[in-house]
Amino acid sequence: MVEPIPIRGGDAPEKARRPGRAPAGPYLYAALRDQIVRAELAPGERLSEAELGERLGVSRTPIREALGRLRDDRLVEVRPQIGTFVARISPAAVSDAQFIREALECTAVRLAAELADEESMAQLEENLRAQERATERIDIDSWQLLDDTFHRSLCDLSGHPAVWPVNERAKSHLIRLRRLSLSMPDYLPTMVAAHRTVADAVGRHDPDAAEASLREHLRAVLREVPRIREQHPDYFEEP
Amino acid sequence: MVEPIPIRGGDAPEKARRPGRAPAGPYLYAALRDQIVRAELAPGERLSEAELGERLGVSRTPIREALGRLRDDRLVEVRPQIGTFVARISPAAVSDAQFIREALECTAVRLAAELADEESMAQLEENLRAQERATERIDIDSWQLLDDTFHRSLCDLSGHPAVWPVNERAKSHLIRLRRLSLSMPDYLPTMVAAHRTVADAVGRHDPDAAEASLREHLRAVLREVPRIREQHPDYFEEP
DNA sequence: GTCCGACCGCTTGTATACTAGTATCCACGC
DNA sequence: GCGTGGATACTAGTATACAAGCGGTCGGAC
Repeated sequence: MVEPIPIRGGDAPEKARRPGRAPAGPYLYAALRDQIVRAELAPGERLSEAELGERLGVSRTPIREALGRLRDDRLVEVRPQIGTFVARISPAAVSDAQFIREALECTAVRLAAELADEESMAQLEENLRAQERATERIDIDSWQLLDDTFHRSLCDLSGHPAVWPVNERAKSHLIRLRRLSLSMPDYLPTMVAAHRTVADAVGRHDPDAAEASLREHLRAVLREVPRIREQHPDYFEEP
Repeated sequence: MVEPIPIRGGDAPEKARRPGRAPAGPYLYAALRDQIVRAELAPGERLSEAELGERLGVSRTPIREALGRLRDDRLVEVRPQIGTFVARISPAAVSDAQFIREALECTAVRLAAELADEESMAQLEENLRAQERATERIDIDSWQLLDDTFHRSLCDLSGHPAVWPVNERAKSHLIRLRRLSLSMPDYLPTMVAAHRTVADAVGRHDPDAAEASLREHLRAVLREVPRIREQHPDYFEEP
């Protein structure tokens, strides 16, 4: 998560908020990606390079760097000489992202179940308690951060730190869906319970159970697609 | 594979070889990536943005776009105000790439074994025969193309076309190793035989056998790491 | 009223100019 | 001879200027 920046709304350049010397490209990428997956930038919305640069207080060059990476992630669609647009949700892209996420996380969690030590399990447990507190407060933003950390911890426990960045980029489309799913009242408690099931299996060093419960958990979001599509038909690709 | 361009050597601008209107960034990315994984650009070698632009007949802007993507792939290391260098081979990055490749391809091949039809199997068979011919001719370049196509076909048969691009970017480090492994005399026949074993399992609609044989095949390259490191110690990260 | 066409504005892609910071190398002092 | 300091030549990051192409709009002809 990065410092939220008012891409729409505020007119004053926001340059001051960013540390002066750090390259702007990666920062802008993270900021724009965050706004897209949080659906603060709506699917189909136009993104003007010049306007973004003006609002954020930078020139088009670092903006283009960020948009290029977002294009690689298929989160924006760049049509030369026409414009850049927030990608609409593509059921095929969602399905592909689900496949990649399942493959990476389920393989990782098997290794995690074999390798997890006491300290790692204590950290998972602490995260789970925080998730429960966030659920009681119905604090969706905090919970999403904790959810991200939880899944990342499972990945990192496999001993392959490069897996998470790949997974993160691939699963953007799923996060976007999740954001739209969160209106369901009992969504959060269900998710937290599923997390605990996975963590228990990892703690028992039971790879099969860990993989199975994680796979089941990951597929929950996917089942929401038809309902979301019904609620927000304009967010989806026209077939 | 892209049209090879003489990044070193030729002094004349090479712009004419590229179709005039297509954006140059993706083209340059593919070209540079190809040269790096083929070890034509040696690990540790300096890549000057200005010099590359001059040799290839474009300005620094598209060069920087290509280098940015290569940095995301960890194929180049950009040190601000110092320079851009071809990344040395990192055993950790290789291990991570192996994990990602195994997870994606082995999961995909299970689906492929379930979904493959007669036509797909015929295409695989045709590819295998071409591999055998390339092996007889000891035509390494052709075989590498066919190998790429073979693995891509297995991925695509899963019905998730977005998986291959992710896999391709992740496995760059492994391809680079493979290139250095090819001096082994019986390397090619062994690989082709392994491919046939995998294809047979897919044809029998046997996901377990397909996954197991593919996993074994993918790990073959990894076993070459110590030998390659002994032969080219300067290509590896200093620990 | 309707349709066709030229023009204008805006878009992305590319090239170039400028900024700030690093390493190297050479001259100078000791 | 050796160590040190500064000028210099490079680097990547950023800003700006230019080129090329698409789309919408407005005006005129039928």
